Amino acid sequence: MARSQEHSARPLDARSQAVLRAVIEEYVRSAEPVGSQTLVDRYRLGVSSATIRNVMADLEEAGYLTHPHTSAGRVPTDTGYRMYIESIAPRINLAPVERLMIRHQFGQVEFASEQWFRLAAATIAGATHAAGLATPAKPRACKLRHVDLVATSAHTASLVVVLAEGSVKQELIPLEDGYDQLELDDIARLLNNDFAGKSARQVATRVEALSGEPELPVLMLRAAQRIERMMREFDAAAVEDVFSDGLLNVMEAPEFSQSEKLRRVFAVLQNRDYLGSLVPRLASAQDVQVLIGAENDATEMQDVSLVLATYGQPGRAMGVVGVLGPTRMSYPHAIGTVRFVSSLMNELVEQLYR
Amino acid sequence: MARSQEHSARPLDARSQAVLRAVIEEYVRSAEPVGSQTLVDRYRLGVSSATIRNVMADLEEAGYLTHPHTSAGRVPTDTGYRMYIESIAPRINLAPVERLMIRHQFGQVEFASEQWFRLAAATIAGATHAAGLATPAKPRACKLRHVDLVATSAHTASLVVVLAEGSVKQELIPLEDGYDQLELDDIARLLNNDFAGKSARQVATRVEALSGEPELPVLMLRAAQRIERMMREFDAAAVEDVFSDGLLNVMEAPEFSQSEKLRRVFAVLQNRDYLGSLVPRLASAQDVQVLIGAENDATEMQDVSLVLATYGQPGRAMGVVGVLGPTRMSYPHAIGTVRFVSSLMNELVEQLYR
DNA sequence: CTTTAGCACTCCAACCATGAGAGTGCTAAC
DNA sequence: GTTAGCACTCTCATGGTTGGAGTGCTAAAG
Repeated sequence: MARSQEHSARPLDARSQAVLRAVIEEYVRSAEPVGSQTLVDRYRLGVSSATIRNVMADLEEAGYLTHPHTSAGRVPTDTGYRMYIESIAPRINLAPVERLMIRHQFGQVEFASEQWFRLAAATIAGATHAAGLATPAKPRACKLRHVDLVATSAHTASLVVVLAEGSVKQELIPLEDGYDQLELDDIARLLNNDFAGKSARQVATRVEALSGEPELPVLMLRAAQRIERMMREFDAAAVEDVFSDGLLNVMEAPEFSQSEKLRRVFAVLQNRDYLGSLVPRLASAQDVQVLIGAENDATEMQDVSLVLATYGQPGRAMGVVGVLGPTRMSYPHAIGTVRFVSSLMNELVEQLYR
Repeated sequence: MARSQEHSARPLDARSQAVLRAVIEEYVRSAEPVGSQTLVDRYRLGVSSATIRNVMADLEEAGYLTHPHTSAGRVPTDTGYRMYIESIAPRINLAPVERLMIRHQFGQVEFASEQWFRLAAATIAGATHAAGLATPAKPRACKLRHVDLVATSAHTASLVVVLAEGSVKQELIPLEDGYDQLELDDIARLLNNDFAGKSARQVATRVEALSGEPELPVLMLRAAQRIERMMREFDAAAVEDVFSDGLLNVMEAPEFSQSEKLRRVFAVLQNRDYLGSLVPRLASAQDVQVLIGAENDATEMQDVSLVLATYGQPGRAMGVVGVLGPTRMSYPHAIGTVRFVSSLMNELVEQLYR
């Protein structure tokens, strides 16, 4: 939750806090600037609208609220949202009903580990009515577990590489002159003996050594080089994939009805690098992180917020789950959901490494 | 290209055809209703605007054009587009420069067969400035090629299933009491001996037989059941995945500036079943198929057109590539691109089965 | 019989003025 | 410190007006 904060050094008195909170909650509900009278009508603040106006003027002075124009109600600023979130974050816990529903969804696909992160994104999208994001848990540095060479036709074979953390990669490899499956098995056995348990770097040095030997079957060297490249690419990829679900939910928000803003947001999501680049930044964080509007350094993201958390085991394999929604989103709910889903994902990963 | 047609039994005379064509090309360019004067100015039709007006009135009568309102220019109807497409389709061929560029892109990832269809979608999106669609080539009925059991931790193993057509599936499987890798290898060997080359159905009957035998290791039966389920699910899935790229291109079209229509289109794409359901419909077609606006039975798709073609080998493995764009799209270009990309994909698949 | 010039007509889109309503900030009283 | 009251500001919806684009028709020309 911690994120350095230039503005709000001075804490607010209880009433200002209550008003800020009421403004935000009302604005999240209605998507329209909030006037003093509305607050008096709907929230038990115990003072008149004139007093509220004074308080709101102070909050605006302090940078927590703004005016779209003189005779309109107040709208929270990014700083306002942050203050609000920090004041409530520790107390957030998802309602038991929701926990149950989410846990139930996770019960379904216990074993297809490749699907976990998709499920996480879908669940989050469903629970928060915003877009759910998730990346698979990417191992820090992969180790080779097992290699397989399977003939798929007379002139091609499938090279299957199983990495220690459960990922599987596969490529086609052309066969020059009719190898049969038995020969392929031999080569696979040799490769396994030589490479199993090795990291990308270790494989690379080993391949170097091999390429000197003249007696080696061509195919063996070719396959070894492929394996080396696959592992190197796997390690190099910042994040293998960012899966998102429920983008439609975001499109439905009234602030995106003029498609210009929406388009910008999509542009960022389409280009997966941006979200990938967040993972290292999050790695050190303990709890859920919230990035509000302009706090995201990408200008395209100024109108949306991210609620993110890591999962997995530090130093072994880490992934990210989160919510992308309009800045005007229900943060308590989003934070609660993300926190809970990340804890579920933790359990799953732990089960994998136990 | 063939698609039954209620309206246009009677062929148009040359001049009407030329006018229809000019209206469509101008409308595709400008996105605005086309007036008679504009046509005279920009297209060498050799007659005055009054004559054009008469011709357009006839075309409207015949159902190929409409009016947004009395004093506006003409806009093509879906029927108009179809007439146009059918008159030009046979002559469409992609410019050599474009062929070269596309072929170049395909040269890059020759071997990662899992990525082919993504590349196809990306290429189509780039070439047409619309959204590219592609599904992987899905075998009609899969056969088991090879099974692998790899321990990933003390209590879990990774079950890797390689199918005959090059797909790889992977699942986690819990290990009750400390199997070591050698025992896993034994079980995998047994499974391979028993199941290799078998279809989902054959595997199922074999599993049934096995479940009677009392001496069998628990893990072996468990794995066998999993394999059976994975293969059954693979066969049952109408289409494994529909990958789309370049949705942003579609968002940029002016007709989608009010986000309502756009949202509807997205809703369909998000829900992959719709596109999947098109595959069987296409299977019988020889050439590129064009589905224009309301010809799509989904009401959400009324404002967009699909240009689709199959690739692969009938009876073995078929997939679909295509374009999704506004009804007002450049059909010659789209058809040319899709036709060419599908032929490239054919080459790739053939290479795989050769 | 076909083409074209001319013209009246239609309808949209943009512009402006107007007024109601929402909400503020300020002042003075409590 | 709080509140009632009030003047003030700004937006938004409404309605009337105008200019222009483009049509359909008619009558003349080819």
